Amino acid sequence: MKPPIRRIAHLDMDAFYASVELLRYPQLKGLPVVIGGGRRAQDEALREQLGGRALHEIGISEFPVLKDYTGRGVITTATYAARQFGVGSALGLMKAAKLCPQAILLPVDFAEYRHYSRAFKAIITDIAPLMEDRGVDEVYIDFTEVPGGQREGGRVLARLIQKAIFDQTGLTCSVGVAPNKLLAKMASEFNKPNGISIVQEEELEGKIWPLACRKINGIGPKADEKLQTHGIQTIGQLAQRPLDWLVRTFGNKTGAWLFEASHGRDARPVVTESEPVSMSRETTFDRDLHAVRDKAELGQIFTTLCEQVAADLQRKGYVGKTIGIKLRFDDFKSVTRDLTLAHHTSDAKTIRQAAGQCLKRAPLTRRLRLLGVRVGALVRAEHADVYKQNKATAPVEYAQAATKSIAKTGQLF
DNA sequence: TCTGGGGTCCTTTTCCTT
DNA sequence: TCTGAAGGAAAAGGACCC
Repeated sequence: MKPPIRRIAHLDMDAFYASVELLRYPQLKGLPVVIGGGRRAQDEALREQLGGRALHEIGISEFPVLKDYTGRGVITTATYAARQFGVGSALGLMKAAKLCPQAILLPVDFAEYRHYSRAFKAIITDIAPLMEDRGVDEVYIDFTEVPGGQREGGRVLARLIQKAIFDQTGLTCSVGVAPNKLLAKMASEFNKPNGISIVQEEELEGKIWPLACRKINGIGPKADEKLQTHGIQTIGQLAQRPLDWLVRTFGNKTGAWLFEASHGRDARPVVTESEPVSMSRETTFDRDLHAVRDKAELGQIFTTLCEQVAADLQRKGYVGKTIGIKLRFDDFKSVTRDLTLAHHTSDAKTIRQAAGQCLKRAPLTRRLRLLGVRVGALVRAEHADVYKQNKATAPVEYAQAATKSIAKTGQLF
């Protein structure tokens, strides 16, 4: 018997957030709708406008529209009708309001999306158990050993999964099936929405090489720009470059990876389980805050963030060792500071103390736009060398740097 | 009135030890 | 004792992704 050919699928839900919202508000179908914000306070306010009423009571004219929105925030996703106006993900809401003032603005509702996310993933694992979670709306699936996974290059199984998801949730998705994750990810974009596309190994030149380098998952705007300065626009052109040139130009790791990727090679397995590396909370303020003048408000937000991360850690059963902060200034530049403790912790007070030490090492001359707190080097709480925190006497042992640099900058918070 | 929030991973810099 | 090289770990910054 021949060994089965490796068949990896990438499945991507179509306009996931927007589609979930349309299930809930079918009266919005065909209209320009943007889902935006992500800034908690404003989202709450928006939700209140909609909340507590039966669907048929909410007339189209009652939905909040972009032109009435004031404040900070960006679009998370937009319906196809809204995209016609040039508004889409990551666009500032204020800018979007100029392009399409009549667009309906819905607040993001992660709880709802997570619910549908779990639902479609459960449908998949019932059919094909080897599934890798890649966020709310994306997964990789190993078709290789699944019954029917080889038929028509994976098309039959892809169609089965698509249909099961649609029948049980009303949502559509796009699937790409290829010899590996890299190609499967690209393939799932070929035929959107609600499409399937199959890429075979021998189709590399015809289907992959003509594509722009940006289509490779992992080549972002920066890498693309650098490639362009060397006259490389397509994956095919990238594939013409010798390995040693790529390594010289992009460094050992990236160079070798670019070489492999351009030749359609990717040996990464489908990983069904993984442990988190860090957890964080951050918030952008309604207005830029001054370290001295707004000290009280800032201190309050800072403490809240620490408490939230601590609660997240405890709820999920993790403790961490490296405590870090992130500051974004009014010029949008960011800095981070972190320090590693002697013991793992998930205690809010301990995190707050350590984060406070980090803050003292940061320059605080500009006004602040964002503040974040992160805990890294996580391990599961049950097998960690947790310092017993039940007494207020628990010491925090800091790395050496803190006091030194306070003395140097004279800054305090 | 530009530009969210939660992550991972990689590279470079810095500091410490041998 | 001084100096430097080498290597590791931690810190900082950034690119990228959903």
